[in-house]
Amino acid sequence: MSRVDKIIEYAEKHCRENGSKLTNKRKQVLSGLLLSEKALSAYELVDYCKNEFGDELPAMSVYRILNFLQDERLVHKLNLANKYVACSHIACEHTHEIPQFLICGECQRVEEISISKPTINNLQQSIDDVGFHLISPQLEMNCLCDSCFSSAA
Amino acid sequence: MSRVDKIIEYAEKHCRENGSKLTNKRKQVLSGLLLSEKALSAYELVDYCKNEFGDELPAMSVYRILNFLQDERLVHKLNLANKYVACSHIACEHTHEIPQFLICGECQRVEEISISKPTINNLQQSIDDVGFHLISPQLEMNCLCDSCFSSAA
DNA sequence: GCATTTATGATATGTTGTATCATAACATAT
DNA sequence: ATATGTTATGATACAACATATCATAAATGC
Repeated sequence: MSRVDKIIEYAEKHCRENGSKLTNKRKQVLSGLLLSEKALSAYELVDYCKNEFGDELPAMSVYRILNFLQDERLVHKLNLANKYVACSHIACEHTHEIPQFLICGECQRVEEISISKPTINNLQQSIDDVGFHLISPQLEMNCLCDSCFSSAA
Repeated sequence: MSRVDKIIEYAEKHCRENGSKLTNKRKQVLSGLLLSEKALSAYELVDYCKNEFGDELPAMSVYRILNFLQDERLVHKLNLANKYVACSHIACEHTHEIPQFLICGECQRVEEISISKPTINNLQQSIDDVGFHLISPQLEMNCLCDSCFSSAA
């Protein structure tokens, strides 16, 4: 059983427990993101699915499915790039922390990291100080990955 | 002399020292952002300038001017919202740190804060650990401001 | 089986941003 | 002061990302 199949199985279980359904099209979109191993825009995902699975999904459906997957926390939207990535912790049993993303501006590779509790707390403190309330501490940072960094230099 | 005029004067000086020019249209766009006191999209800025100054700027020009102002570090683009804000430190003499933005998801009000050096360093460390290279540590955080938070509750 | 809900399709349109070519304004050297 | 090059702006078209809306299909409960 492939890595992706295994993750899909976890995702399916997760949805079942949540009272929602991972339909075929939804599986397809999620597999697309998992297989591509990088951030894809909705329209890139349309193409990817067409090429990879021969199935032609309208963009509208892809957006709806992406929203569903985001609600289920199986997919994250990267606002810096207007792209989407599969959550890297679908197959982990533990509930995972708020994700922080490092996005390679060259190749669009994405690393999902976690930030230490004290660091988060410091951020939170600075925010409280000015009377704001943090809604989602998902941070996205413009980076270069090691290999793009090397070729650039 | 108004707050905005004073800031514009600083901006003009800054450009002069940089060998660039703060033309009338550029001043207008910058004033628009300063007056509105919130993040505006390029097209909102077109409308704002038309209403406020009666001058009709094509969207294309606004984008070009925004890019110029970003190059001069007088304006920041908020990628989370696809909007633009005037830098809040134009009139400060000291060179300022990398900005961190708190964006109210309701009213689009923006606070520009600074994060402590150790916190930044911690972030930097986490990034180094996975072999990425931070390009721009400008963070943007989804928040609610105090008043929107209260009305929502 | 029929009604209700949920998922998907089709079409149009809105929003954000860029490419490209033309023109206007400005600077500077003769 | 004028010709020349440079910088700024205008006009038009279009690309990329996203949502609104109404129609249809598939699944689910009674």
